[in-house]
Amino acid sequence: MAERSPANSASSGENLLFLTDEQLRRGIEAMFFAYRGFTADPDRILENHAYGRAHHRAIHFINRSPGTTVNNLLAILGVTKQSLNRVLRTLVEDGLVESRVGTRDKRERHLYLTEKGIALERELSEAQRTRMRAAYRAAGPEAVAGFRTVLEHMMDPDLRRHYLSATEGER
Amino acid sequence: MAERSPANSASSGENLLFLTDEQLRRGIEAMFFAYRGFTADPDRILENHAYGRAHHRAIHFINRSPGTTVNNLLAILGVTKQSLNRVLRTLVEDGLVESRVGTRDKRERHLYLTEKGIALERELSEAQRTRMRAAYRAAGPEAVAGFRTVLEHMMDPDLRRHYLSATEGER
DNA sequence: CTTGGAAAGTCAATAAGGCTGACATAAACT
DNA sequence: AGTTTATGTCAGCCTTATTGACTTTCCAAG
Repeated sequence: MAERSPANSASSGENLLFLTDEQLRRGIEAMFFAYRGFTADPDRILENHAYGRAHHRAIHFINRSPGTTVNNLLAILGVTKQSLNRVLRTLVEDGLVESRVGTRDKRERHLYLTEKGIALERELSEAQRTRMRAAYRAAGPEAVAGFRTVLEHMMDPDLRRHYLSATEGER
Repeated sequence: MAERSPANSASSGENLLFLTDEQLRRGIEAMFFAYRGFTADPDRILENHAYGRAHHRAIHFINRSPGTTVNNLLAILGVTKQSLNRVLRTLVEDGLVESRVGTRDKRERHLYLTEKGIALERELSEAQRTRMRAAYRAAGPEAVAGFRTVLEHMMDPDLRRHYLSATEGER
């Protein structure tokens, strides 16, 4: 520790650049406030449909990976099957999601969005993309690359697998 | 729309660089998975103390702005006073937060962390800083700058005020 | 061909953390 | 004196999550 600045617990001198506790605290708060903004638009839309964030998450990942199984979704979302099942049931009842018995393994249910489900997914993701697009545009391409890099390193390794698997060839 | 590439709804040709729907979708998922990682460590700690995320948020912002009022906290956290009050009450009862009647305006209550509160705050924020530090280190200083820039633009303007106000002189 | 275990679905009980509405108190402002 | 502001509190409700127990269906290994 060449410098003993008071508000710093980084122990290997790397604080010289950007790892002071204050910098880290700002990063933490940035995550907090940004995530609030990030979910604000979909939340407003979901209210009109009497759904919650749980439904949004299910819809998002079924759209991303059509035909995914319940177990797969369970692993990605990190909730209990009882929680997921309640959400899935309402989505199937309301005709947004279709659950098809597996052909290879008949125990599995493969999940697909219906036309109606696709419509809601579009509405939700378009709201989110609009905000993301504005932030990207304001920040510029280099900032965007940094943004994604830091986020990737903030994920738990297990979840990062799910993140990366969705778009192997890209980048 | 000069180009009518199928998976793109950006309308002004700016997609040439990084604003394709696919890029945006990846950003959205990165936020989702990263936020999960971001809250995972504190969540584990809070479990041992029988607290939840709501308590963490209150503790964080009281620590950041000692002497802040209830109303101020209400604006930052965006919850109802009933919700906040429940959290605050348990924190005061458990001796983590002290609520002092205002001197200038006696209607206000100014909130401070006690020694015990400071201890828990440290435990929580150190866990979060450790993860953030690792992500920062792995991504590098330029990525960190971009990360923060994009997040700032993702916030709702009202909330960005609260974010910026905490550290006026910095950067 | 039987049996063990996996995938999915369901019921019940519980909890955290939000919400609205109503009301109370004290203090400041006009 | 009357109104507004800041806070606190009671009651009731909702959503999303949890754990635990149990069932049905079905694959796969012995």
